[in-house]
Amino acid sequence: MRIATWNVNSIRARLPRVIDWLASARVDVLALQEIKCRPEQFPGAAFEALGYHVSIWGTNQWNGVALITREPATDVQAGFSGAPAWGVPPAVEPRALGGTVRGVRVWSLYVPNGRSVDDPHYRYKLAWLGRLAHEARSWLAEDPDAQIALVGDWNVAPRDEDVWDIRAFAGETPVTPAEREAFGAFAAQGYRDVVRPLAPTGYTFWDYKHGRYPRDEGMRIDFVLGSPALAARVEDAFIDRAARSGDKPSDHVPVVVQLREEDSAEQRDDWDEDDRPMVL
DNA sequence: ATGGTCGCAACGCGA
Repeated sequence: MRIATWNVNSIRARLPRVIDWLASARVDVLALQEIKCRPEQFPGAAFEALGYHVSIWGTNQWNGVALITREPATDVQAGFSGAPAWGVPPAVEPRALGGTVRGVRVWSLYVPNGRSVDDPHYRYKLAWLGRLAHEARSWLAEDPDAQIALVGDWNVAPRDEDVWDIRAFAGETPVTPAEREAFGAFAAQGYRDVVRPLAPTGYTFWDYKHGRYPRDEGMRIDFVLGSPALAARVEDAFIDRAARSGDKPSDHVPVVVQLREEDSAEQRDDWDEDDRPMVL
């Protein structure tokens, strides 16, 4: 089973690239962020033509999230209980969409952008992460064997090496100790970054401004956090940095995780060494 | 190259 996350910065502006990518990546679940459209504007037919099902959350042009799934997702839920109700305009809840596919609960997350530490959005971001962590803890308390993937744009760079020059970010988002502590709370509960061990270097975002991408001045802020039972199934991970090149790219690239099949009788041989790189 | 980010119900604002 293959799960991917991608902040596409407008699904309508990105549709040809996303469809091309999906046709070659053979993912079972693609979590999208920043679809920048209302549900009725989402170009669902293009995905359905590839055999995918679409679940969407979006209430305005910003920050919408979606789940594109090979099989219909069950228990689709927008947001989590306890999400802060006091969003700072134009911050809009819930920026989270959960669905279950083949026994795996996947949450497509767009963690609020904190802007700067003296901005109300910063406090809001920390509160939002805190509520999500609280909720995620309860999911594992209820079922320690639950297979849960928390995927998306976390807007946090957990380590100094996750930005191109830590000196340029002194005292700023997304590298403040409070943000890193909020992100680290998930690991403390057992949700692990399942990509870094298999893709130890590389960014997931390069700002459009200032020619950041040609100079590889990026940030690693898109993550897949897996519950213990999910992490135990991870056999490979891939950051598709090539998606940042070419015509009309998003400023983020897809992050992909491959899970072992639970029943070896159902092993599919779609992840041979010959397959790498998995996205052509 | 007299410009140098991109997206959006948009000529300002969010990322």
